[in-house]
Amino acid sequence: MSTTNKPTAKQVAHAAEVSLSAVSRAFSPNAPIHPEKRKRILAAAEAIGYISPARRTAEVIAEGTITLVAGDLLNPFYPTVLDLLARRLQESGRQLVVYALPANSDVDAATDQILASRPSAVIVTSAQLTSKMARACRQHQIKVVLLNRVQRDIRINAVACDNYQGGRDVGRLLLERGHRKIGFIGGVANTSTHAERARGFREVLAEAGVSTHAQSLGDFEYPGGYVAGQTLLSMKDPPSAIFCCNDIMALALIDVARERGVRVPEDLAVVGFDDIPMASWNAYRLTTVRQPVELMVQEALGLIDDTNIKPTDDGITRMLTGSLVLRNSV
Amino acid sequence: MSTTNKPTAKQVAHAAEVSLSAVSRAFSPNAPIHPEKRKRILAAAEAIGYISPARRTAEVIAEGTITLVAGDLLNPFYPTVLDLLARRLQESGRQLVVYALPANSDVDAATDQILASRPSAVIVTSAQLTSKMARACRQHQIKVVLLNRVQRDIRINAVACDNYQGGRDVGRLLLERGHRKIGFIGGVANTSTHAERARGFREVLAEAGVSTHAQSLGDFEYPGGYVAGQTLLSMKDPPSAIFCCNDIMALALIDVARERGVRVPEDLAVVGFDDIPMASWNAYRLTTVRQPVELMVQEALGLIDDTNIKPTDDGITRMLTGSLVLRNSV
DNA sequence: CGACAAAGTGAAAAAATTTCAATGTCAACG
DNA sequence: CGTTGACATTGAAATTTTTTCACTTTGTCG
Repeated sequence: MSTTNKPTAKQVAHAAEVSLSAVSRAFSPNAPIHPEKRKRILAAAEAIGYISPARRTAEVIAEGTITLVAGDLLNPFYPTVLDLLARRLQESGRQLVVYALPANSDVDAATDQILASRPSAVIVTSAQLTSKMARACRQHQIKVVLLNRVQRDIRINAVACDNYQGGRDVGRLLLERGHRKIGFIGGVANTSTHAERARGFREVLAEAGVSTHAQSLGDFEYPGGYVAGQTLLSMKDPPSAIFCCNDIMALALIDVARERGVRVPEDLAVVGFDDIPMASWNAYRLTTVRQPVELMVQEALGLIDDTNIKPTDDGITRMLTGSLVLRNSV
Repeated sequence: MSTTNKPTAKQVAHAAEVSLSAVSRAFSPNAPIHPEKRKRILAAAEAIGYISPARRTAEVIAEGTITLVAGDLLNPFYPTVLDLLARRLQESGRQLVVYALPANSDVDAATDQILASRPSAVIVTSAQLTSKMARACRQHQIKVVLLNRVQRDIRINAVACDNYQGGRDVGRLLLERGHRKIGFIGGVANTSTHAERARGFREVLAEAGVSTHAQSLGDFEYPGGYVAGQTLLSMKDPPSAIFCCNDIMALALIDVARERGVRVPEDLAVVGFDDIPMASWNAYRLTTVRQPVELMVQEALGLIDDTNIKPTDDGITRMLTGSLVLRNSV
């Protein structure tokens, strides 16, 4: 038989063994219907591939929506991304929905909320996205792009600065300037930004027969960097140069140094990563690795807009090179 | 005559003198219909008050959406607001859409785009709201709340820190510390934040028989503040204290001072406004007026959620008091 | 226990969407 | 200069969906 016509509500009704009315109600947000029943109907509809006309237009309207899942909006690097992203999307008539994930929030709950709004794509800058989220998005035909994150265990699209290379560049710079007692202030251990930057940095040092003189974790934020800086600078034999895994922590370190009368760069060389606006401020003049934010945003949108890439495809990773910005902290 | 039932597509069809099919098509985003005709039908539908069922469900779905129109995400004050707002909304199952407005545009340009997504409310932290936008929102039953902005010419809801009082507090502080040559670095002339802070500040000075020793505008951003700072500090008889209209400019001023060997606070007292995170950093330790961001966000959402307040009502202004935070820059 | 409200239901009525054949328009072509 | 065909647009009719309405069930309160 197979009169392969579009699926209708009647078919769903039959499949779910309910009345036609019930099917219609299942798709109306405020209609009186038992939640269980609605769930059953929605499941049946999904199986058959039925979408109510109302839902269909709603989806077309929501088509231009891209959701950004951001972890740490207080790190000035992310507002830069956010600002750029919002502008680019507006130019193409789309809009940006922002989810600020609190530090130790329930990611799964957020996942449901995010999916409920049916964005056409999700951009994730937050570290704590579970593979559940990735799977759920795939199922719902929603593209996911990680921005400034790479995750090896999940096959997912990602755009990031080449953190490994950046780490190498910093290491090389410090070696060239003659430093041998070199310290490192890391971010959060299980993030790709931390791991890759640390790896590149350590490898270059190792190649020159130098090992990290001292290190500490600073969780990517000012207070953490401040504490880590205090730890390293109170050592009996403190490092003469410190690479901080991001700019905010580098600024905190400079503040610690300032407080202790340690001169930067004479007594201590400091290098950061990101090139946030404050890095160029006079109080700091921080040498750092600039992330090509504009390009990164562009690439991320490119991955989303490329119709050859399907949400269910294996992930593509676009690696962009950062550039060392020499200022006065080295 | 007055069988006052809900308006149907048939009535619209009759009013617009088109077929029933056409009305349906006018409401389907991708349906084949002459744009002119669609416009005519949509106008007729609006007049009658007809909403297609598809559109209706779409609206219910979008119900939990609040749009933030932000101008300057690169001023660290706004990410704080954004972060808080996104969290609060998530807690109540709603979501935040962000529009980043280019620096000098008014809201008008984005009005259509903003209204197209039919948010249940709009929060504006940026720029000028035109009466056109206010009218449009009123018409569409969308609540508008200005945050950190007050506009006297339009009757609209607003939540803001008491900038006038904050300006007074700063002025009084500087007078108490014995300063008489007091400078001022302003933001953007026609903004309420600039105007009110300046007014309170000047009034207190005037009451003590002191007039502003020198002043300059810095457009609320770091580079502007930097230039303004240079201007004031290169005077033959520079001020001994300067009030900057926001923190970012105050930090820029401190950087200028640092560069010129002008000691803060010994040679120059600096006060800002906002209390952004960097103000408490060691490099600056800026004395400033803290805006009660958490309260402001809460009040803004309160205005939105209060069902007694209708979108068409006259505006309510909630003024919250800021608090002087004494650090080491005075 | 009985009255009553609230929630949920299917059949049928009402309304909206989609199909389909027809019409008009316009540019390319013979 | 007429013909052809592709294409967009249309209204009537067919189909599909939504809503109404009368009824049932369930649980609560007096």
